[in-house]
Amino acid sequence: MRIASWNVNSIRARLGALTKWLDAQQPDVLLLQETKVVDDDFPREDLSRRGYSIVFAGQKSYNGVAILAQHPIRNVTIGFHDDDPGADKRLITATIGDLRVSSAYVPNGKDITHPAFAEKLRWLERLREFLQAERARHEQPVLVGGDFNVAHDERDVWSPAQFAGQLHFHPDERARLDALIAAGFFDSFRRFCAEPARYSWWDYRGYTARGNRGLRIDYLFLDQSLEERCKSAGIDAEPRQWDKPSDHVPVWVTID
DNA sequence: ATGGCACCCGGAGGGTGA
Repeated sequence: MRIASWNVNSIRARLGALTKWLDAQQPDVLLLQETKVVDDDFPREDLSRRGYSIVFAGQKSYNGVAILAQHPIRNVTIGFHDDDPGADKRLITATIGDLRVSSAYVPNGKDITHPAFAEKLRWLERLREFLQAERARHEQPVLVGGDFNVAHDERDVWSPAQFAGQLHFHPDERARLDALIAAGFFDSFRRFCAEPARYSWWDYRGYTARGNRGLRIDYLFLDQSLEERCKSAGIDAEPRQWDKPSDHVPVWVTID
């Protein structure tokens, strides 16, 4: 089973790139973030005719998450268990096969001095609590993929000196990823690759002129019980070179 | 040193992203 996660930065603007990538890669499961579309306008036909079942939770203009699968999707949960009705659509969870999978879009935090930064930290804590609760509620091992908007260590930022203490690399954010790992979820990519400069996001501004100035902020964290079944993981940087690209690329994992 | 692009909505240009 191959599972991927991709922040597409608008599913409508990215429909060409998304379907091109799906046709080439045909993952069993794809977790999407930043669909930026209300549910009534979600382009379900373009995906369902490729054999994918789809569940999604969207809102106008911002955020929005989805799960595509070539297998039946059951027990869908939107958001956290204690969300307010008007909460941002940043999380969707479902059971596929013998896995409990979540697609997560972590708030970016705007700036470390902005109130949104504290909300980002709180959201990351709530995500960990949610995943632990899901682990207790369901018999299936839990997997979460998404745009975490946090680079975990020095290998994951193009300039550790420039990013030190800044948004996306602040110690308080990195500590939230440490807490997720301490709770028993491992960074699947790092199980197979220790190299620096393997990024999942590059800024639109000056992309071609800048060289490989990116961040690794997209992850697939797997319950530790999946360690032996997890056979490979990677980042597919190619779609960043396509026309009209997302600023993020797909990250993926295979599980026996 | 700074900002640089892309997307949203709405029908101009400001908000947001990372």
